Formats: sequence, structure tokens, C-alpha cells
Amino acid sequence: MANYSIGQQTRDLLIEAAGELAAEQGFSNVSIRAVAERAGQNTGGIHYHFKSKEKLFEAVIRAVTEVHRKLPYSKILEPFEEHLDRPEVQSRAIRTLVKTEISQTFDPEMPWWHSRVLYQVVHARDRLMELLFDEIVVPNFECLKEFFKRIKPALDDDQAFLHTMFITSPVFSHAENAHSILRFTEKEQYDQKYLEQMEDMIVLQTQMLLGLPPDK
Amino acid sequence: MANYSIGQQTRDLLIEAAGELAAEQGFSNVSIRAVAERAGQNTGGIHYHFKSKEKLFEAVIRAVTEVHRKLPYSKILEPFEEHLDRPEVQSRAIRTLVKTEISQTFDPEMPWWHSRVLYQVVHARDRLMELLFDEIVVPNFECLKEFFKRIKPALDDDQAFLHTMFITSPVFSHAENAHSILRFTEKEQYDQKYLEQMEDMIVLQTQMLLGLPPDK
DNA sequence: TGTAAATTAAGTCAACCGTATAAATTATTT
DNA sequence: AAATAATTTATACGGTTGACTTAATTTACA
Repeated sequence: MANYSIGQQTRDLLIEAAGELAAEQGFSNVSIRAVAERAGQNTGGIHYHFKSKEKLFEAVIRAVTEVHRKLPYSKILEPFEEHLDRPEVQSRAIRTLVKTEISQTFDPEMPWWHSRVLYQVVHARDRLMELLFDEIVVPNFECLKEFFKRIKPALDDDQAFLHTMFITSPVFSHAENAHSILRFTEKEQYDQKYLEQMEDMIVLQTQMLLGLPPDK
Repeated sequence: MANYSIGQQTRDLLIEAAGELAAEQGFSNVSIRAVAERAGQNTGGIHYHFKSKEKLFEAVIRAVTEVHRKLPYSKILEPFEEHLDRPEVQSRAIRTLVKTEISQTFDPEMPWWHSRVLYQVVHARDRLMELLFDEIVVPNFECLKEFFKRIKPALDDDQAFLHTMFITSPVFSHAENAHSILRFTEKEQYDQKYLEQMEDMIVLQTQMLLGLPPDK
């Protein structure tokens, strides 16, 4: 007999619980007992559905990285490819890059634990991290590096990479340290206005540093 | 009888071992046994010198935060206070801020594990994190926020804070993700030239975004 | 209503935890 | 060189928690 639909529901529930806990405490501090408890399930069920703790965590990571697999930077930049020699287009491409990055990272639809789990993986030095690194981080960063070198051929590898870091790191930091930042700025969450200001400032300073015209 | 000098040596050895392990795995994954093994010491010795695991970790954090206690942003900005109404001085103040931040963070004299331990503390949600946050992070960020608002009074709180993030987050990210970044950029370590480029680019884009003249 | 899927409760066994203690060793002073 | 206090070591304790298993039970659906 095929799987019952309730099976998938339970699996999703378990992935969510494991993801939340991993986001809060890091994978190595998460026990299947804790996952079961948070999901309102039994530890036996976890092994029934996922065979092992490791496989459950793999499922969590697969869920988190789905967005990045579906929409890599290369795809975001595709519509601009053709006229990327024109400065206005370059400026608009940068705008789109930053806008997409921000809205993906802080999309209210996306479970809050996704970005934190990503950082937990990146900072763990194990097999899963290597995998994530080679499959997602490297291609995306390589793509941005090439993008900047195409805009300004005078840039060397290091400079192009630094541009990439300047675009991504403020967004990463905001996600990674959301707890502290929200406390410091006395916010409940990053509101639309704040995110728009972030976007404008990142875009503008990148454009200026590259000697491009502002796009608005 | 007073302490023997070898006692302090051993304490330093233990702090270093604990710091390295905490940097690699996070505090909650570090056991007394592992610390003792890495330091080539006995677990009993740890309790002899530090009374408890918690006290050992406190000593680690004290070692890591020493630089930040000694030289807060407010002290870095002190020499510029008097003429901070002049744009050239503002530009130079920004240069000094970034330069100090970078040289402190990547000072080859500083043990490699310091910045990672700081990261581990910030992301742990416990008593020690609250302490670090209130005593170091908040005053420093508050200081930078005020600095930017003084340069450009039109800035609101959010914008001033974002400027702060744009200056600090690339440096933090480079320290925090050094392992991955060095692998990606195929470097052994951040060389002087790379750090200087980072400084120049951060300074320049901050100055331009604020409408200040370049300082060189 | 039959049956495979899903859930539950209980248990296994092992690894590891922080801490304590007492004996052995070492550094320093007299 | 002997005395003594600081330091280091080996060993052990009592406990917690870990991933995973099993067998019985309940549930979903054809």
C-alpha cells in the first residue's frame, strides 16, 4: 500500500521541529528526543520516517537550501545578460540582486529558522558543510565575482570578491544576528521600511563604488 | 606560599585550549576532558586552577574581550572629537575606525580563535551572551550610531545603524567565515594587500554614501 | 473489514559528563 | 638538602543523556 498522506504531514512536522532546534542550538546540540518532544511525536517515529538522526538532518538542510537551488544568482542575473555592457543595466542588475537577496532572506513566508540553520551548517566543519559549500556557496559567489569583473574589467579577483562580500555580508549579518539587532533597534521584526532603506543604501554604495549611475 | 609562576603558564595553556575548542565547536560542545587533553593536562588540574568549567569559560571570554574593553570605539574617535564638524576630519575618522577594526580583528599577534569565540558567545543565548551584549556590543554600536548622526544630522536611527552595520559586517563576516573564505579565495591567510583593499573599499563607499570627500 | 502504514511505550546499552579525592611530583624557600 | 606548599596525576563516582530497537497498538484507507 502506498504511503498515507498523514505520513508526509508528520515528516514535515519533524523537519520543522528539528530545523527550529538546530537554528536555536546548533545541530550537535539537538537530540532526537528533543525533536520528538517539540513535534509532539515519539522518538520511534523519527526512526520510522527517517531511519536515522543524520538522515533527518539531511532532510532539514534540503528544505533550507531549496530556495537557493531553485533561484541561484546566475538565474537572477539572466534577464540582464544581454545588455550588461550598459551602465544603467548594470545598475539595475545590482538593484535586482540586492532586492532579491533581501526579500528572500526576510520573506515572512519563509520559516524563521531557515537562515539560521544555513549558518549553523556553514559554521560546522563536517561533510554536510563541505557539500553545501561546494554546491551552493561556491557557484553563487563565483557568479557574482564574474559579474563584477564584467562590469569593471580592471578589478582583480580580490576586489571582485570584496564587492561580493559588501553586498552579501550586511544581509547575512542582519539574518544571523537578528535576535541581537532587533533587541538593539527595539523592533519586533525588520519592517518593510527598514528593509527598503537597507536595500537602497547597499545598492547606492555599490553603484557609487563602481562608478555607475544611480538607478533611481 | 605564593603561587608558582608555572601555575599561570598552565592557566594560560588551559584558556588557550578551551578557547580553540570553543571556537571550533561552540562552548556547549566542549568538555573538560577535551580541554585537558588538548592542553596536555589533567582534568583535575582544571578544577584546581579554575574551580569549575563555567569559571574556565568565563576566563576564556575575559581574554577574548580584553581588546574591546581596552579600546572601545569611543576611544578611537576621541582624537577627532574636537573638529568633527569638518568633512575632512569626518573622512579621516572613518578611515581610522575601519583601519583599527581591521587591524585589531586580523592582527597576526592575536590568537586565531578570538574572533570565532566572540561569535560563539554572541550566538549562544545565555547569561554570558547578555553580559557581553550589554557591556560591549551596545555601547560600541551606540557610539557609532551617534557618530554618524553627528556627521549627517538628517539620518534617522535606522539609517545611522545601517551605516554602522555596513562598516562592521564585512569585517565580522571575514573573521567569522575565515575558513570558508580563505578556501574560496585560495589563500593561506588574509595578506596585507587584501586587508588594505578591504579597508580602502569600505572607507570609500562609506564616505561616498555620506557625501564626504575622500581622504586620499 | 482487512491490511499495511503509522504511532506509541518501554527498554537496551553504551558513551560521556562534571566533579571529587588522595597520592605523587615539582618548584620554591629556608 | 630538607621542608613545605603548589601543582599534577590517576582513578573513580554517580548520573545524565545519547541513538536506536522492539513489540504491541492504533489509524487510515482500499
